[in-house]
This record gives sequence, structure tokens and C-alpha cells, in this order.
Amino acid sequence: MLDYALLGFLNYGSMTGYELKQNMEGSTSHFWTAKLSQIYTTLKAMEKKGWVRSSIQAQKERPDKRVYTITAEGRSSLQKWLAEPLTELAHHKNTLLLKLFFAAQTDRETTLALLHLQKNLHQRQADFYRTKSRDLIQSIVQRSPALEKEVIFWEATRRFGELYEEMYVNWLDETIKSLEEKL
Amino acid sequence: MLDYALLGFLNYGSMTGYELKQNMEGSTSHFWTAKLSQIYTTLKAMEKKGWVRSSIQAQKERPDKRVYTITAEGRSSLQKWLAEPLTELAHHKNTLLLKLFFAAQTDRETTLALLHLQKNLHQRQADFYRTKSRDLIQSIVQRSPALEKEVIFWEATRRFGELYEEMYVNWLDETIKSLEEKL
DNA sequence: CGCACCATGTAATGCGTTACATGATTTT
DNA sequence: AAAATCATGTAACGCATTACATGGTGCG
Repeated sequence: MLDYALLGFLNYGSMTGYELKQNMEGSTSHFWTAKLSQIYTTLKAMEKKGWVRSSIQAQKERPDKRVYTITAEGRSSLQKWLAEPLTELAHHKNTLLLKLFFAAQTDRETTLALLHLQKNLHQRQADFYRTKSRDLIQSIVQRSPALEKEVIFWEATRRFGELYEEMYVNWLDETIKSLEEKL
Repeated sequence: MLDYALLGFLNYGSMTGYELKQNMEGSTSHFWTAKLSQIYTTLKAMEKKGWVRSSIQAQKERPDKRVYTITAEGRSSLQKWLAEPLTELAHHKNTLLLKLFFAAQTDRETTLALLHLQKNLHQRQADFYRTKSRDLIQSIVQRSPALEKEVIFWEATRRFGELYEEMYVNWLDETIKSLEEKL
């Protein structure tokens, strides 16, 4: 799966593993991340499959770097993947819900503390999507009008984050209230 | 992590791996699942750690079964885990968002089809939480009033599912509309 | 007759994280 | 003087899935 994320970026231009990581941090990281070590091994595997090829670029005063370029095969794999429909619901593990499910086996205060801490985290994250994340996308569209089409999609993924975190905070409020009443 | 889920169930009563799987299907499966093979290997590892012990129960006309019982050590591990706060946001990978992020590289119709299919799936799932899942919890509280306290928490996890799926459908509607306008 | 259910396990493989290993330059 | 950034990789480990392996009972 990470292969396709990397192909998606490389289709915009050749890059090193290190640069791919940086690109992911600033964009897909909220719904797809990978450690550098995994990126490096995945790129190697992709080269073996013929999806990318690499060449070493010497640099003065900086370590040499290995620049990856997408191949025609890589492009067609990416296209094929993008065209494949998602026919099933994704299923996400959620530790908070797991703890909550068994929370009758612990005390009221522990559970309320758990929920309050989460509320704090999710509020900050909601705020991040509403401000920093939003501004970043706006600044891209101003600097690079050529990316107008991509920005539509990037904005859609940001908006998901915003709605998700708002829903989370609402649910936490509701749940906290319910426990305060019923326990 | 699966260990704790299994401990949570075993704390209500001794069970086989097969029965643990069935219990998960009917309850935690929406935020925590495991295949039978993983449950069996995890139980074995838990026995090694001293969290559970097992004994074979012979049965007529059915295969013998291995029944697991939680130990005092297992109980205290469970308690400790339940009391640990969650100090970080969970990070979920989302294939739909990943595809959408790169959707400028494919055609409008492919993307709209992707979103419409997802909307269908999430609407069904929202419906499931509002009806079947709700009724199941209501029937438990009627049959076993002793589980009143647990039902509060189970209902909270169900409600999360409902709100999540509703948010998802709303976001999909919004995104579909936006693409229809802007592409 | 075939499928679902009951019941348990092992082996192979894949995906991801953590730890290990190195080392120069730039910023605070 | 210390920390962050640039830059690449390997090895060990852990968690999870898929495939393999077995075999009786009950139901439509």
C-alpha cells in the first residue's frame, strides 16, 4: 500500500526517500504515514518490481543521495490502483473504544480522566485542521495556481480530518455527560 | 493489545478461544477484531506469561475444547491497562483518503464512482448502528439487568459508530457535491 | 449431498516499528 | 556546546493475515 503512496508523489517528480518522507509529513501524514526505514526498504522493493529506478547524485558538503524516478510501469500500476474501487468498509482498531467497552471493570474516575484527556487532544487536533492545515492549503493554491485541481482533493482530505475530530469531541462530550449522570 | 481484549472477556467467565472469537464478533468487532488463528496463538502466549491457565474439557459428539481461565496476575494486568491513560492521538490509515489525495491523477468519473460506492457502504453501516446494534444492546439490558453498568459503556461504543458513520456520509455528500461543481 | 458449525492448531508471509550504525553541517 | 537537519541503510522483532491441516455433527 505504501508503494502507491510513494508512486503518487514520485509521479509529480523524482525524489529521494528522505524527501518522500518530508512530503508525506506535510500532507498525507494524517491518514498515511511511514517511517524512513520502511520507505527505504519499500523503494528498494519497488525498484525490483520495475516501478521506479534510482541513481546516485553526488553532493558537495552533503551526503550523496539516491534519487528515485517513476517508470512507465510504475505509472500504470498507480493508474490501475487509483481506478480500483473500494468495495468494503475499512475497519479501524480503536484503543479508546476497547478500554471503554471494558470500563465497567474499573472505576468511574479513571474512565472520566481517560475521556477528558482524549477530549483535550481531539480539540487541539480539530483546531489544527481548522487553522494551520487550512492555511497551508490556501497558501499552496496562491503560490502554485497550476495545482488548482489537486488542491480540491487535498482540501477534501483536510475537511475529513476536521469533521472527524469535531465528531470525536462531540461524542466525548456526550459520553462524559452520560457517565456523569448514570454512574 | 489483543491480550487485554481477551482478558476483558475472560474476566466475566472462563471461555475457549472459539467462544472468545464469537463474543468479539458480537461486540467489539467494530473497533477490535482478530482472526481465530491469532486468538489461539495469543492465548498460548498469555498462558506462558501466567495471565491465564487452561484445561481440556472432553465432550461427547463434539471436539474436545481448551477452556481458558483468567488468573490473579491476569486480573491485575487488566486493571493496570484499564487505568493507563491514552496520552496520544491514535492514527488511522485510510485508503479512501489516500486515493482521494492523488485523485487529480485520474479521471473525474472514476473518483465519483469511488465516492458513491463508499457512501452506499457507510449508509448501510450507519443504519446497522441505528437499528440492529441498538436493539441488541436493548435486549441485553432487558434479559440481564445485572449488566446495567456495562450496557452504559457498550452503548457509548455503539454511539461512536453511529456518529462516525453519519459524519462519513455527510463528508462524502459534501465532497461529491464539491467535485461535481469544481471538476 | 453439500454447507455451515464446532473446534484446534501450525507455518509462511507481509507489513510496520524499533534499534543499530555512521557522520557532516547548520542552527540555537 | 548541544541539538536539529541532511542522508542512507540493515537487523531484529512484533503483530496480523492467509494458507494449510483435520474431522465430526446438524440442517436444509
